[in-house]
Amino acid sequence: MAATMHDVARLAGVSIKTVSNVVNGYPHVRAETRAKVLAAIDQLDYQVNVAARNLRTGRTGIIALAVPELSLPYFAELADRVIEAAREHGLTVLIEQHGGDRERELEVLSGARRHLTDGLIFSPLALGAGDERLLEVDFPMVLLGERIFHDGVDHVTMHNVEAARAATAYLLELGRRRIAVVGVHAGEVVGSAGLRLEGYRLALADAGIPFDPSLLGEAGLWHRATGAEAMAALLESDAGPDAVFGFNDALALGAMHELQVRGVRIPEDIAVLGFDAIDDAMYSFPALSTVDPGKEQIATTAVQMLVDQAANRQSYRNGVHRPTRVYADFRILVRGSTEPATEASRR
Amino acid sequence: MAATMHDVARLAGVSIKTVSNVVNGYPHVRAETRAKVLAAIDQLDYQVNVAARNLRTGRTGIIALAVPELSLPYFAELADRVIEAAREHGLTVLIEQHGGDRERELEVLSGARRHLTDGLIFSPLALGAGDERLLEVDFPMVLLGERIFHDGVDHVTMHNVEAARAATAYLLELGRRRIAVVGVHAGEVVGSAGLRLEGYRLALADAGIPFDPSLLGEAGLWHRATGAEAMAALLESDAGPDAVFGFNDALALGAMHELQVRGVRIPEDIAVLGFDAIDDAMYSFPALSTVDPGKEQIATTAVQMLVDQAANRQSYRNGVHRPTRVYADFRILVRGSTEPATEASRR
DNA sequence: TTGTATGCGTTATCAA
DNA sequence: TTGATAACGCATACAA
Repeated sequence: MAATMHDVARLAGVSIKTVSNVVNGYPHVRAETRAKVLAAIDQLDYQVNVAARNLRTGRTGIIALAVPELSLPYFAELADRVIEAAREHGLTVLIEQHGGDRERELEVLSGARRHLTDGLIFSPLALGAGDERLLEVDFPMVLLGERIFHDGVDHVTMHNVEAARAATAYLLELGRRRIAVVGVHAGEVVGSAGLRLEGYRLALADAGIPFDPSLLGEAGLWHRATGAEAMAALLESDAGPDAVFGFNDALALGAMHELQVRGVRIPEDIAVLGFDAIDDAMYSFPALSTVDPGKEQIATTAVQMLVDQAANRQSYRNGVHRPTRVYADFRILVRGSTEPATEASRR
Repeated sequence: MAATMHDVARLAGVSIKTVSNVVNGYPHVRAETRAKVLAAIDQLDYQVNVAARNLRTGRTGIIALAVPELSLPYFAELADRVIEAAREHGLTVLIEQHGGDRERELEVLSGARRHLTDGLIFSPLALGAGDERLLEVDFPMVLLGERIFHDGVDHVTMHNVEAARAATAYLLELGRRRIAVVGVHAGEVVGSAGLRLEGYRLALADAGIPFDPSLLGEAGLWHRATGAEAMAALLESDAGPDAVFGFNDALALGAMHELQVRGVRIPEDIAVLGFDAIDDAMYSFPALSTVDPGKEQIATTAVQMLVDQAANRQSYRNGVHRPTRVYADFRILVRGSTEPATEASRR
């Protein structure tokens, strides 16, 4: 079967330790010896048994990424970036989907899988206020999103309130006054839905425009389908919106579809704005204006934090190292769904 | 640190073997003993060290899925299904992106990662005719797609030629006569591009319509952006299409966007048909008609094949077990981008 | 039904 | 600079 270090050592006429030294790039090996070993490795087509190394060192070279589901383009694109960022560090990524199911999210935190990974990048959806204690795990972890926070855990998130406030303000600047939102979670305060709604309300207050609950479109899951449903409900009510702010792009695209099916002109009759800057947002027609949350930055930062945690395990344990919270930069991407204007901006 | 079997054994007052028996569900353990052990496990919060078990058994419970990139919705959705199917078998999925880069695809086949996984589901893009020997690996593998085939390897694919032929025939039935295609790879015979083009040509021949090369839109990468570019080129030539068949949905959606930017009516002026049945295809406006390749079936079949291979490693090695090739079922989903018709079909 | 002992392929400690 | 050898935590052959 597969060759082991012993086989290589025997063929090269050295000890197993020397082979190990060569494999791991230990500097104090005579060039001649190294050459012999490399030749043997080549000849036997030897590859390190990562499982054995893992048992010995306790590290696997695998990090886990737990997200709701890859079918949501935002998470697919985030996963893409995380995989590439991990690769830069010589790490591979194991992906777990929890679908926003509480049980599955708990499994992610306590599952046996944790033994096989060097760390976890976790984007929860069901966990929230009250579950902070569950985050006190003894393996490297970086939290994503805004469902839950804990001082003891590294976290990468974004300025949700500010971004939503800026997005709403942008729509107000365009002269829109009846701005509907899609993606509201009734009663939620933490979490993207709660925070983005807060930003929306702040922007309205800034502009002295009264808050009208009839403009709120509920949507538990942030899929295209639910966005379309919420939009339909808004249109069939007497809310009379002249703009829609989707709490993510999928919702906004679903809403846009519903508007178009009903013959509503975008942006003339109703302007549409999304959140996430997923690729498809560029190719709807009109192209969807959206808030870019800095996916790339979120991914690279999260991986870097995980690597740092692993490297400084000791100081993290005794609290010498303070966990940090990073807020990614956001910006509003203006496209045709909010401003008809020129041919160029429409695309 | 983390408790080991020894700790559990000591606390429960039994031997490590007994703990092992309990953990692995060995039936012949006295109920009383089992209870003691379980109590100790609970008290110590013990979890099996998968790395150690792996070293011993040679199995990890992880399978690898190698795809071009998760940013392509088709692969994101496929990965979603594979993860869920794997979960049914108690397996986790490690995802590798090769981006269609030959070097990275070779790494996938020979990489050290293979030690950490029980098998590989591989969807290559760069490998092709002439690379068959590279597929003769000594670990469980299931091949996806149509780039490359090898009698010795399990394979899940689809009737590309027939599906493209049926899709083209469908457009012809609608009365379209100048059907452009987007996504052509010049000179390619194997691979989705080559096969789908062949299906297209067969359908034209069936209908007695001459093949016109000026209707072919090249696109190396099957992204929305390249679809839009190819469409633009077709429109600026004198090809004069009355329909467009995108070799995947991303291409078709990109093409659709380009058409709409230019004020072309869909489907009145030009009908658009895609391939893959990704979620977003349902929410463009008009919704994109497309070929459903049976992603779900592909995913579950591939995982099942991998599990079977692992279970029957012996018979696979000595050729008792013949590798199989499965062709997933396809069907054409008719939506508004090809038939304006009723409100219902438009959605 | 349960216990003892061995080895899986590495890395790391210590000598040489 | 290199070698011998002891873990790492578990599964299993064999014994009891």
